[in-house]
Amino acid sequence: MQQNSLDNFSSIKDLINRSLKQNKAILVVANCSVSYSGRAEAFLDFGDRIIIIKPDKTLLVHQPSGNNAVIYMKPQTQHLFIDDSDELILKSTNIILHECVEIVIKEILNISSCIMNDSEKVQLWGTEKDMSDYIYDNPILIAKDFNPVSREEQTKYGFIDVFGHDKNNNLIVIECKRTKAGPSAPQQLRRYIERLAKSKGISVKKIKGIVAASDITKNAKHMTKELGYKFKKIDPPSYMKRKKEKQNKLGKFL
Amino acid sequence: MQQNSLDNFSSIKDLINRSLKQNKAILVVANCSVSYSGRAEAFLDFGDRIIIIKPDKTLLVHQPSGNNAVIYMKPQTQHLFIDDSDELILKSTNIILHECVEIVIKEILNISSCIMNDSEKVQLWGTEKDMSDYIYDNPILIAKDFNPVSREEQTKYGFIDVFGHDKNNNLIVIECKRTKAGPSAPQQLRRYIERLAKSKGISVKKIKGIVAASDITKNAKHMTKELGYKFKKIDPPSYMKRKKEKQNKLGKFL
DNA sequence: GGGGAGAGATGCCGC
DNA sequence: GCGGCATTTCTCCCC
Repeated sequence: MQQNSLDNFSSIKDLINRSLKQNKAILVVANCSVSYSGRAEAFLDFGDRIIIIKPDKTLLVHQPSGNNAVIYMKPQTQHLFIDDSDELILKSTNIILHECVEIVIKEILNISSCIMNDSEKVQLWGTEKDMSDYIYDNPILIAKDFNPVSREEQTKYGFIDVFGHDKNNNLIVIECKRTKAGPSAPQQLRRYIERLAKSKGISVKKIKGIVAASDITKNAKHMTKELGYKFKKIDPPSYMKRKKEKQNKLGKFL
Repeated sequence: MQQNSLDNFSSIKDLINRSLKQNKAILVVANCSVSYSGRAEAFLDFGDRIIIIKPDKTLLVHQPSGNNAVIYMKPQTQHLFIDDSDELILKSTNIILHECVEIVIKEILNISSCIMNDSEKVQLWGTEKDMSDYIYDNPILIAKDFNPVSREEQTKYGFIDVFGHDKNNNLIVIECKRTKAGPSAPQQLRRYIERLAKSKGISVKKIKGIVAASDITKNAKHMTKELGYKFKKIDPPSYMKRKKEKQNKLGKFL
């Protein structure tokens, strides 16, 4: 335990429990085993992990590889460190959610804590909503005579991305996908259209269904055709194009 | 920058870039802004964040609250720290995925790095597969005369959780959900059954559809009935029961 | 708080 | 690698 300036678990325990009270972020790298019980049950045998307790009492356990925490607890969990001679044990309990985690720490490789101030929120562009807005504002992407009426609307028939009609007043329902459309796209379309037709007392054949996406899987395309709908390839909005240009430059630069 | 023993960005830059070469895990708590460009575009203005670069070159940026990283890069991303007099900048680029992140660091609150060894994988119980196994092994949960034939099978009609027939040789298709079933459950069932009926040259009415879950939403229940399927409430398998007992004890204890 | 759908979803397994 | 689907999904929005 060379890297550990405090090789006495008891003093570490006190340090961490004090940091918990102060709502500090706590970062620990340790050799530990982790068990979870709650919505499911999980166990992870001993290995080196990054353990984080955030000021909002979120618990994260990360392995040295991979995007996601392998074990975690939601915000507002209670945490308690207990020293047990040659082990340090973290017991995390969320009584409301009926969940608990136990981490048995054999060795601490690194430990730190600090106050964090952050009031910002991440801003995101290029979502599905941006895409439906793009179609709404550029209806010609769908058809020359497409006249959009609403977008992103929660109707009693379900959630419809873009809704409108053509010059002959045929209803048009559009399901957008920002990435490659799968079987769920025509399926969702089908549900809206069936319900809509029923409530209007008209045939489903009177309502046009369109899957709008940058791409579609083979199966989904087949389904779309089979159900009498159409797939419309929609290139991403302009900021996406700008993004791609940037990336091309970047690729050239590197 | 009281908490920062090294208040010279240049030496920190060297430290980090050395750690990157050694495949150490790098943990930084810093006041920074973060921007992302790739599948979408994102920006997060200055605030205190936990920045992690894992040995596999995954990048994570965590805010002081919330479960998930707000900005991240997948494994095998290239990272480069550059010192720019009064700023330290991290440029992360994944050329294959056409993605990049830039983090502008104004102040470092905490920094550490270490080698991590971990060869374990998390074991998980209580998944949907466990539930379909449970039904397969205890067919009476569905019906007295249910005779399961296969489970978790990828057929050309789609992925069917449990498949079998009753004493009259009527086909039965079961869609499992480990949590409360939503509209997707009867929807999926519908797709499998229609394809199956078509391939067998029989009517969809000859095939029984069952949504098996611990609970179902009101809407999904209505849809299930409307499509001619049945909802079967399935209590979780025994290890889930054990879990609940444990939790009750725990609640009592605390 | 429940319900429904998206996410820069991610991750897993199968073809 | 694509495809289809579960996830202790999580998160947001709306009723």
